[in-house]
Amino acid sequence: MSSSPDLPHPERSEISLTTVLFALSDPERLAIARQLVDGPLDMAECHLSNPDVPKSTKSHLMKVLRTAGVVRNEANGRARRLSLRRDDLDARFPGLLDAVLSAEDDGPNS
Amino acid sequence: MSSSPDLPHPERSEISLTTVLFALSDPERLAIARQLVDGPLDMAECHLSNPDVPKSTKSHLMKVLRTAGVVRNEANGRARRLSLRRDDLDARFPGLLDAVLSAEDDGPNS
DNA sequence: TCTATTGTTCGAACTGTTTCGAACTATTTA
DNA sequence: TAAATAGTTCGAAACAGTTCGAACAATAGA
Repeated sequence: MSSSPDLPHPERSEISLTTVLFALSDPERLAIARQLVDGPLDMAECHLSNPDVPKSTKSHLMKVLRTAGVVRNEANGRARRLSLRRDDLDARFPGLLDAVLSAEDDGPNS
Repeated sequence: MSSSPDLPHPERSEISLTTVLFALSDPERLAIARQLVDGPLDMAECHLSNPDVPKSTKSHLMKVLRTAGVVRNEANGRARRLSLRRDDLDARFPGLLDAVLSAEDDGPNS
């Protein structure tokens, strides 16, 4: 019955363009966002390019996406449900998410 | 008659999405890109929010934009002509530049 | 209730980015 | 050719972001 660990999320109006761009400027974080396009995923279902990174590192990547307003992170049993904040991002920065997520590849970086 | 100082620019195919996003994730650099939407500008015509930053710092900001492929930097007399690489960016990442540059504001960051 | 599972948080070491002044290069004008 | 102008590059200091292990919190299941 105790309070579930609710993490802080920015409100729609608080989401900053440059902060979103920064969050998506890392290949690993961009890849996470792309995995969420087709719907929410539990943390454990989000895969990193290197499966051996410690969970604290993965948690940090998620935190950057969450505090930027890209992703929502909600308690789901003992797991964490991650979802793209598509409505909020589309309302705030029309076309941005589509452009970023639909870009074919990441050039020499991918 | 000596060679003019040609700075290195990535080719269209070498432009990386995450690198572009990073370049635009800084408010000052984003503001520079926005000043170039209506056409090329000489370096001295690009204004920073703080007019007192040293020229070496300004030059560095431009370098980040140039090496990311966001901006072209060509010799123009003893000045430097800066232009948005709109064609290349639109071809590589359709809709991205429009979405970024047309975003109303930068939220609490602006 | 005890234990295993899933993650978050914290601090420390590391790495990368930014800022600045000084030195340098190129170009224009006198 | 000398001096002024416009900007780049370099190195060092300051700052910010990343990575990791250890400690912690919450839930689920035995």
